[in-house]
Amino acid sequence: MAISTRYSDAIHIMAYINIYQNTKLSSENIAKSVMTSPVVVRRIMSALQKAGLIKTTAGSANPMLANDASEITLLDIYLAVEKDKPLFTVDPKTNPLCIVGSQIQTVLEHHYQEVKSSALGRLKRITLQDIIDEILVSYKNRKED
Amino acid sequence: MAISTRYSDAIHIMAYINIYQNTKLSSENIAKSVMTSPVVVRRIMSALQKAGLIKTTAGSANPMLANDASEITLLDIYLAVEKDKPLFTVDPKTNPLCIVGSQIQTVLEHHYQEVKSSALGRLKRITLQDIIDEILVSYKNRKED
DNA sequence: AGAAACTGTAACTTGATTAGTTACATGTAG
DNA sequence: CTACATGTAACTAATCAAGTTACAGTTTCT
Repeated sequence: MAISTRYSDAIHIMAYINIYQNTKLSSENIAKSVMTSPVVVRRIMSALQKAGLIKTTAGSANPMLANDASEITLLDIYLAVEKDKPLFTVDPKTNPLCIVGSQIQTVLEHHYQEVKSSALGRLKRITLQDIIDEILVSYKNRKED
Repeated sequence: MAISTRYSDAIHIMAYINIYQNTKLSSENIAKSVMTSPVVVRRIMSALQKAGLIKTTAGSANPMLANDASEITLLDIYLAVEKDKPLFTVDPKTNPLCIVGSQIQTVLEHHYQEVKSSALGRLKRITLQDIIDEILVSYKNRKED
């Protein structure tokens, strides 16, 4: 399967809404920053809105974060756009008449859950504010070169 | 992004080679357990062989684990079949003229690396022997029902 | 040695998923 | 009321995994 940039773009959009909150936040302007089409931006924002991370108004170009950026974690954004998509996939079709085939699904499922929890637990520790701060610091340093 | 079942199938094959080492380990027999085609099995085994995890002989149906199952980790198998494929993907095309677009790639790359390291670090703690033991225990319990 | 079975690999087909596009109904705001 | 938005459906194009077909070269058995 092709790897999706949807998650990265969602974080990008959230950071953009915060940093550029005093400009016109139309899907077209946001799309210029993400370098994609306005429809793709609206599609991602629709998922963010349904997850309660942003507030939007149909017909009006002024989306807002639903909470303070320090209250929103990268896990929240991940779950908004990727739902409960697995990190690793168990093969659902293995031979039930074989010792390995009949048990491997359960055994792997258990370990995959643990590894996924570990990864998502890390995402939970990073807030949108952290990302915004890092973007601003990184941008400032670039200008000083 | 979801990962294919290639990884799960690779673990399956490694466990099968160990548990059924006294039977004829042709790609066709292994394929019956994984419920796929012999070519898919040979393709995965080719990657495992190139990574030095198993030893195979062209023309002869007797693959062997290259090391003791307790010396092989799930990370070894992951790297053999998935290489350095990212867990999350940074959008490589964002607007360099925008504060967010010009810095987001670097900022996210850093965090993604950390999360990936955390996940792969977990895989490193699980050995093929652990998986084999769990399969056998699980199979035994099933029979006692 | 010769036949049968097997591996290793290339090339092609099929199916699933994402990104991008077109189109449009509906809402907002000056 | 007009211009500009959003939200969403439907379609196209690109990408990748899995399955299939084919075959050259190796091993094994008799």
